[in-house]
Amino acid sequence: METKEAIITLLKASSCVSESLCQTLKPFGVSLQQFNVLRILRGQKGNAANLSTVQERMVNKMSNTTRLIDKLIDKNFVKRSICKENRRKIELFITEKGEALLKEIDPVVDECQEKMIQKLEPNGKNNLVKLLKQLIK
Amino acid sequence: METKEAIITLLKASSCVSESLCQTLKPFGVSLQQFNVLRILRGQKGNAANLSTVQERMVNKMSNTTRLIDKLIDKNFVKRSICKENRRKIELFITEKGEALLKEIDPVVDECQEKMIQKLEPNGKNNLVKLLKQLIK
DNA sequence: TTTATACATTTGTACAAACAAATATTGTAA
DNA sequence: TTACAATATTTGTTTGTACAAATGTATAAA
Repeated sequence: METKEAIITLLKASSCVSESLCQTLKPFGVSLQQFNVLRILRGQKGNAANLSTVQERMVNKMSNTTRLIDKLIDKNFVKRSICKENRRKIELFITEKGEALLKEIDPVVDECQEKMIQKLEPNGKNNLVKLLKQLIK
Repeated sequence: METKEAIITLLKASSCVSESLCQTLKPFGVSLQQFNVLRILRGQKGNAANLSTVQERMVNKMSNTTRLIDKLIDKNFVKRSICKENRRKIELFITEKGEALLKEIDPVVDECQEKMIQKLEPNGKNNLVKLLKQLIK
């Protein structure tokens, strides 16, 4: 009985958090997944990322990241080109417009996240992360 | 930086858990959401639940629970009738076939959940639940 | 060189979710 | 009694996701 409760509580907490993030992102016209992909690309600091790399780092490894990125390309937040060394691969970059969007979004999302995390007891954040990482392994 | 990590880790852990549950449920032909609705209805112990009650108790309060329940009715796991006292409301019941399905699924899901929770350090489950509940409020 | 195999991404299709608007019923106030 | 707001559920439409199969490219063996 307790185990079931633990699992349900985890799913609820996560749903609650992502709901809140989605609402925060809505005015900017990007989904949470798209936002995360943009952050992954920014993290490359100018180096290309190919699709499989992005997929590995995504929160939920979805099957067709292609179409997710298509959306970002339509909005000119991401650029795609074919890798010269290995033409099966594609190279993904965040554009200046994408960087600018992130700069705009960052403070708003940060605030939203801080508000949520502040509900935790002192040192709760570290404990929570420690426990959650045990689950992921 | 740490706050971001905490949020991402929560989303990842949850995605990992629900992925695992979905795979476990797949052979039985019900989604995780459908499974949870069935368990909510079973919890009523013969009393009717109306749609808004079910919605409140669901993990992620989705807008159209109607269609989710339509699927369960198609499969004869749920029965729906109109409430006599207030004809705006509907009354939902789990059928015997639905109960039978849950009996079949329960041990498999329990095992899956135990396996995941066992990855936690001693007393980790209680701490985790305590922290997650702080987030939900 | 041909064939087979693995790799990286894309596409087709069916199914599910999000959001807003519509419908139906009830309660209430003029 | 009529009109209006509140409640409970349903429907339409658009967008997102899952899964399998298809495409195009590279690598290696015969």
